[in-house]
Amino acid sequence: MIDIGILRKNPEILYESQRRRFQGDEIIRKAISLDDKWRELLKKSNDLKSEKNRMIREIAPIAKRGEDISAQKKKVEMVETQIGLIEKQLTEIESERDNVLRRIPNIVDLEAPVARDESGNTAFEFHGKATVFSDDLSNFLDSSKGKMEYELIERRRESHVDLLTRRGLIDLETAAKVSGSRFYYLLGDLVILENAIELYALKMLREKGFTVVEPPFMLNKEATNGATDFTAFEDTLYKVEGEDLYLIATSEHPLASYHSDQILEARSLPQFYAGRSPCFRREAGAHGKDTKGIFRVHQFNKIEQFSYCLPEDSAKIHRILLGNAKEFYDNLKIPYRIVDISTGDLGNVASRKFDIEAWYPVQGQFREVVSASNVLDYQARRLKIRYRANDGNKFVHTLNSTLVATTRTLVAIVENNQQPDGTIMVPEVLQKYVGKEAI
RNA sequence: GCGGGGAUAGCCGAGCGGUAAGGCGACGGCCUGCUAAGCCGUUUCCCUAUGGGACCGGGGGUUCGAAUCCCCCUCCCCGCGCCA
Repeated sequence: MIDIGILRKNPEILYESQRRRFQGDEIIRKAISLDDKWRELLKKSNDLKSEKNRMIREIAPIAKRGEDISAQKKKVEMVETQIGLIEKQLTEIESERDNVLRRIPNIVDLEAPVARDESGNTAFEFHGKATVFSDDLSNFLDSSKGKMEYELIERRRESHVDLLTRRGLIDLETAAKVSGSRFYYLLGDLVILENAIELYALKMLREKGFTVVEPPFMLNKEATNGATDFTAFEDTLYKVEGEDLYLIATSEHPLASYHSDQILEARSLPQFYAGRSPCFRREAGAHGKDTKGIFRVHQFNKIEQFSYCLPEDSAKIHRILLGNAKEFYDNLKIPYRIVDISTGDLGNVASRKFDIEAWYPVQGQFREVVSASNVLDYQARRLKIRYRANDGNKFVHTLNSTLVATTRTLVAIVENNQQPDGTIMVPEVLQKYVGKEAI
């Protein structure tokens, strides 16, 4: 949620942000007009309450003496009736205003590239050495801006679906039968490899001072609504039948709600958490995309970085979280590029977002594996997470970033590390956890 | 699931029908070679702000007046039961 003070005092900031997002400004105007109305009613209500309080203070000594107060009672009742009427309107307007307010997108960072959609996303860093099938070369050179090392191969490698199914490391058919599409059985060494990824990731963040957390995998509506974008409810979240619970789509949500309604000491900031959890996503808007395999699925495991910090530190910490994710993919020797997400593609919550896109030699393209967002005080305001400052309590900034989502990284490893005999080289740093050099 | 106890400001904690004590911490000031101590003040939220309003886990009720009495709900603690 944006700061209502900005809506009142500097609405031009919001109009400009909406322009950069290529979104309309009706929502801003609506919010302002509802807020004006709300303040008018509040004034009326407060004046009447003041009058009532004054009357009661006058009655107290009379009532104590045991004298008759029926005339005064009558007057108080009349004022109360009026208060009731005003308050009813006030509550209605307030909830209407807040609904609109909550839907106003976060203020975009002025550094973010301005564009209507994802075509404006700007790749600005390139790491590692890519394996490129000759047919994909022009696409590769284009999307790596010629700034990335590569090795050309003359035969397209086997897709992860074919290879893993053939090798008995996944079973998609049975998963489809018992659960539906976009589910999977992971089998054998692939399960060990997945666990190795998670353990390595958690240890890495622990060494960097993160508090490792396994959060609840379900949240109630209030917490979910505080942590996420309202559109997530329709497209993303699974609701638990008959309970006020939603399966989490990412551990970002329980980590964001972890300090809800709290006032943190400034000296305790920044705080860093490493969340480990499964993620459940309906993928309702993704019909036809990545329908085969384990690249886009309803359930996957993820290690997430989350930070609470002082407002002046958030830009710096955004780079730190991104840096950790870079280090992870560097160490796994998976080639990738970094993309500065454009204003039109940010989503409502983020002010600035960097994605890491790994190179997938079989698909012949870069695909998202990490998303690092600075959401400023947008989440903190909804969740009422503040810190004590000399001049009052202020909202913290929150940031989140994937460290690793296991399924996409497994696919990247399979595509990048497969050998002619169909075995898959285990990244060196994971070998001691897997207990094998190849699976 | 049953019985008992509880939830008050950042934290601790009193008040138990007349409109939120006190302590700790934090911040500001005074004092002082410096520091500490001491003293004074500030320290929930909202509004069009020298003022006004709201707030004692949440919601409803009784009353001129509710933190206080009544009802419902949530969560926590203790005991019993059940259980991987």
